[in-house]
Amino acid sequence: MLRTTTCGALTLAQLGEEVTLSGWVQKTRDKGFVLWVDLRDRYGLTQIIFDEERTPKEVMDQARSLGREFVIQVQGTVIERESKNPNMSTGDIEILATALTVLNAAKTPPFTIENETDGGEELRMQYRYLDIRRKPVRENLVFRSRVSLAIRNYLSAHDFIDVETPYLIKSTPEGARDFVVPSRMNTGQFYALPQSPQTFKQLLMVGGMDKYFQIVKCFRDEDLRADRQPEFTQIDCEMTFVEQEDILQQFEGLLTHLLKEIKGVDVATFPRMTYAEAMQKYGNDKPDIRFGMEFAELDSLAKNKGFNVFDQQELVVGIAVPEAASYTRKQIDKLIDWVKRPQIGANGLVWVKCNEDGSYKSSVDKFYSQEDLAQWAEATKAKPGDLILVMAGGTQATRTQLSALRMELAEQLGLRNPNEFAPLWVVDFPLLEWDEESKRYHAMHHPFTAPKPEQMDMLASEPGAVNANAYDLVLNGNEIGGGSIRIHDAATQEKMFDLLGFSPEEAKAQFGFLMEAFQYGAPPHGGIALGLDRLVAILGGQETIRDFIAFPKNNSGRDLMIDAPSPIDAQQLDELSIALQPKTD
RNA sequence: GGUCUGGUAGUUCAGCUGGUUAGAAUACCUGCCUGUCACGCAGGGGGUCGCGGGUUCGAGUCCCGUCCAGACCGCCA
Repeated sequence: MLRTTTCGALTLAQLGEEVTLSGWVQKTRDKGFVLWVDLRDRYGLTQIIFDEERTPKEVMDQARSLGREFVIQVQGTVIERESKNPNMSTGDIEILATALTVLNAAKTPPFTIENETDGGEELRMQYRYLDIRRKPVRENLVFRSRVSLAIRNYLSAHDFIDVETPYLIKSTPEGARDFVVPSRMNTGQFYALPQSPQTFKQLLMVGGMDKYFQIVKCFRDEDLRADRQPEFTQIDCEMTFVEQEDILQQFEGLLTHLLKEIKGVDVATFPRMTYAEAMQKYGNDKPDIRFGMEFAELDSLAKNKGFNVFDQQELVVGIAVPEAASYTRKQIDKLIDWVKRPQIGANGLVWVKCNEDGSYKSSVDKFYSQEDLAQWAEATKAKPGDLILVMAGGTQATRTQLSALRMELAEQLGLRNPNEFAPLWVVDFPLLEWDEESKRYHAMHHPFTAPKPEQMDMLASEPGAVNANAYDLVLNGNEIGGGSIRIHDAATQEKMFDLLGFSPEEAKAQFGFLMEAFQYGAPPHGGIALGLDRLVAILGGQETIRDFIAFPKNNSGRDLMIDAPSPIDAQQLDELSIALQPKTD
């Protein structure tokens, strides 16, 4: 038997017991007459003691030769420590070793396997299996497993059926780029990896499964971010005979359950906000509502007062930064530089300090009276001691810029408390989005999203103004899920493809199976998909999803450990009838 | 596709305006140490300054190119 117990289990209750432990050598402390080894496994650390009086000489010598990360088995007796360590759960006891077996030696690892490692990101990814031995990473994976189980339990309890859908499917031009897989048996043809199981889950509804869920990998060949991986996990769900309200209720229930079960947090009924309202008040369709700083549009107060910079602009909008009137000129200049960076692209920033005595000091005092500025303060809900920041420009661009500034300030002011959870629903998304580049409409959500029934007749006349039965679930400024009521009749689906610029032939070639299915008694249905990686990271109080994924890819979509992607050999290419040619542009 | 930041010891980093033999911490090795747990003490080894080119009497330092990593914009129905 390699072990009788684990490294996190022993306490004074087991005093005197003979035990066998197996694990990794975290650290040795050689004091000469006595040598301690911290032995580690998934469950914790246990201190092993070897000393000159009580340990056989050959065992002592063997212990002195142990290096970091050696895999060893130790037999010994549980004894009480002379000096206890209150910081560890096994800190009252130690194991007096009687026998030691080296199960496997180890090279000195390239970074320290400790809670605070000295290893950089790249190195940790290259040796991810060593990184996973570290407590923070291990705990993140355990945490993910707990969240995942709680989700399964909730959905199962609500009659959802877990159904697997294929990974080798058909490539479609809509949406993100597909990862493509060549078919050897069908020369010159390719599968695509699913961006989501969207059409399959709809077909499951046509198949009468009623309630479906799957915790499933999805693939998108787009550029990455700290919170975006080329393969990621979705909690994919679909329900039959439901309206938007049913889905919001059901999945508000899921998130409420998770927050209670995982974080012990009770949250009130989720607020709901229309897309238009979110854009107007936060400049963003996934507002972080843990803090205020809501936008106030100042056009009527700020235009035509002689300040030319504002007069010509489409939108003048400001926010009140709490308790920031004390900012120095230097600090404000830094903010101005920040918004002028190419990534933000703003032209500038007008500031107003709301002094404690009720007076105002601003960068535009020449143009605005104290009364004018008092009106700004009222509009932005600024209190004495606050700093008002105002931007102007094209509506969409300015909102985006001010939104970025709002988030940056919240970060700086410590308003984004990771232990606070503020979920909300954003509803009434536009159905379509005009794309300047291709001069056509794109589906804002996806082409299977149903228009608001009462706006059906506007589809032909002003499609850009039609809203969808689509909704996003937002948590702490992150979109953690999105879904919609789907189109379930062939005629509407055809109309939608037409609006999106598909010819009837293209629509048939790509989605003929779906439109055919809709002719065989497709029930009304809708669903939602939640991003598990992101959800787990946020519940874990972190922004980056990589530490909650066992083997993540880097910024450029590479797996640094296995060194993928990589070229394949000529024989493989030949079997697939693929010839490579130099990139043309 | 673009913008920005970085690449110096096993590792994390410092190295100002170009100037002797490139440093620190930690890790590693050796010795010492009667209760350590970030153990301590003494000593030691360890560098293609990412790569290529250029400027210069002289380049880790300046310039150009390139590769790699990270953050962001575009993109992500």
